[in-house]
Amino acid sequence: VNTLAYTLLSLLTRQPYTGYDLTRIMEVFWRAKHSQVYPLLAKLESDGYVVSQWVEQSGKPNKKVYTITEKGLSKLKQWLQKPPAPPVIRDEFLVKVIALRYFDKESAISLVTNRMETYLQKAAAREAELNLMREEHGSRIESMDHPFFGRYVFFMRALRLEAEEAAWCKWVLDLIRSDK
Amino acid sequence: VNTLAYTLLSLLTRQPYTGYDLTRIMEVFWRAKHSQVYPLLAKLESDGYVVSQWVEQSGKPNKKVYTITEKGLSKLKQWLQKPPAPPVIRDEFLVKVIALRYFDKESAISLVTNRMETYLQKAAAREAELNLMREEHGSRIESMDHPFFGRYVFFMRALRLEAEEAAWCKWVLDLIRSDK
DNA sequence: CAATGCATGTAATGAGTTACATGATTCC
DNA sequence: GGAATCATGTAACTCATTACATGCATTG
Repeated sequence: VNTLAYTLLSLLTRQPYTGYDLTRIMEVFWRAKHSQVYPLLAKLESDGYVVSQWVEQSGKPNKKVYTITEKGLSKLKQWLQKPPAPPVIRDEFLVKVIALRYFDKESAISLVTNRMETYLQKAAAREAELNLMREEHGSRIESMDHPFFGRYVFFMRALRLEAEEAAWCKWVLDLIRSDK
Repeated sequence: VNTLAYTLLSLLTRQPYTGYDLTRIMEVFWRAKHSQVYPLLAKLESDGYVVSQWVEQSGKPNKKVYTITEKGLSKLKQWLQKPPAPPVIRDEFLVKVIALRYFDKESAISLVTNRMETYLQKAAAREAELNLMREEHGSRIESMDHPFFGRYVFFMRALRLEAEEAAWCKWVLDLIRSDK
């Protein structure tokens, strides 16, 4: 049972999900491909941490919905109390920034502009989602025992960091542009 | 030749380094263990992208200093022009935040406080390093062709994001504390 | 006298990506 | 007519971590 497994269990405490859903939702804080998620869910089921149920759908492929068990929840709670490992960051953009002097001005500007636009978009989407959450749940969501509290504070973090990233990009662009 | 290899080549454009140095320097934007770095450097050498030289030391183990070759530099420049892959983030802390409602108030506070302190420390260290760079290189460092320009803007980014992370932690702590 | 830093390397194992495989529906 | 979304799975491969191995110097 590794961190990915605990990530899946964490999300399943909120509500039952399919492997497909989980893969999509996790993207922002723990990227994993479906080819890793499906076998792991099967393993978690054979260990008794989750149970699954096929749901028939018309027009779409049928789906397998996973629900966390008592055993899974207690396993998760145990893990939650341990101090988290330091984050792993692997960002090709930053590697290229380190070597920025090997870019000509034009391609440096396009590199950073693309990054900025990506993060402006992300921030806008995040803000929209936060507004939606506030509408749906009101200020109760700012209370620790609300089921979406974790998700709410996480989204706030994402928004702040994405906005900051975009602002930094703008600063770099101004530096490059003012450099003759 | 994978991204880790290009990361090593990028750093070696600045100056010659040992595998030990490279492992340490990379930590902030591309984490890799020495067990991955040493064999890869050896491979890069056999491919002619870097050359190495043993440097004798007294009181410390001897070290193997790697220098990038012309071939390595042109290989790197080629890669730099390709658009960067989206960043990979794997952060156990965020997984635990998602499941924050399974924490009691006390341990939630300690989880977030630890994070905040870590990032405040990082930000302080980053600021010190930035001041050092400014002292050493002056405002020339804000020019794109300065060898430390990339490192400079990268450190500015790190500082801004670390400070923002700490500020977010404080916001979460206030939320938790005001929640009875 | 124990831990940490310097310094390099290999072997075994675990984690993660890419590619293969299938198939209906909806949107442009 | 082509791409994207929904939906699950396996096989082959690459990448990354942990553990093993060595050894001296400094710091607390």
